[in-house]
This record gives sequence, structure tokens and C-alpha cells, in this order.
Amino acid sequence: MNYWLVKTEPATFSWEKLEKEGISMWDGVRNYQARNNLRKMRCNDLVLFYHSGKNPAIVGLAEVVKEHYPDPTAKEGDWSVVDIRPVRKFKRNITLQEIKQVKILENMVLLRNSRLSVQPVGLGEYQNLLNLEQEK
DNA sequence: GCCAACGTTGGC
DNA sequence: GCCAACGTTGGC
Repeated sequence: MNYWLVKTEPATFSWEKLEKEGISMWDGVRNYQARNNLRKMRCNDLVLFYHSGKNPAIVGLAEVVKEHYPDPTAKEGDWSVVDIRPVRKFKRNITLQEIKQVKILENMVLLRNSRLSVQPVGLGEYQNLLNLEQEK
């Protein structure tokens, strides 16, 4: 089992929309590194769902339900999508600001390469984030 | 709205 | 193959 994080502008595709749609196709990825990460996702892998823009934060947890297949929205090029579904909304948002303050999380791709929209998350990082959620 | 970081494009 | 120019992302 692997752990991931996907970023999205809430105006483009929000957590609320994911909950409303249920199983959703994660399309529109047009970055090779992000695409390659999509292709490494396996069914049942867990995906932290991150809102970028105003009040950047992890807001919920999703799950991969269908492994990669060609992106039907791509007019050209070799692009992929996966299907995800919402697992649960976090009981509170874990903000970028507080993630930055946790020493153990300083190597997260989220902080090291803030522009990568589909990124791996280490097991230790994942567990730490869940612990953070329980605090406060 | 600004700007840093990163990716892509295209001339040479 | 290098690099300047440009476009995009995303935090602030």
C-alpha cells in the first residue's frame, strides 16, 4: 500500500465536488512527473486531498479505485488518469502553515516541490499527518 | 498582485 | 545540446 497527495484548486475541483460525485476521474494532469506518479498508483492506495490557493490545506482522504488508463480529455499526448473516491473528510483542515512547522515533515514533496500536483507521501509522513489531525 | 520555482519551447 | 524567453503554478 502506498500513500499519495493530490493538489487541486477548489474552484476547479473541490473536496465537496468529490463527495458529491463519489467515484471521480482524476483528469487533466499534464506534467510528466505527476503523470508517472499517477501510473504508480494501485487500487486501495490512499490519497491525501489538498486544496491549493487561498487557505492551502489537506482537507480529506481519498482512495484509488481504478488504476491508470488513458486520459479521455487529452487531445494529444500520452496522458493518464485514475479513478478515486472520497473516504472521509478530515475532522479539521491540516494547513500548509502547520505542516511547515513539523520537523519530521520538512522533507515532504509538498514543501520541497510545491508545484508537483501528484506526489508520493511516505508512510511516516502519512501517519504523522493523521496524528496532527487528532490534535487541537 | 507579486514573485519564486519550475517546465516547456524554440533559436542557434 | 545549451540557454534565453516565456508560461504556469501556487504561496504570500
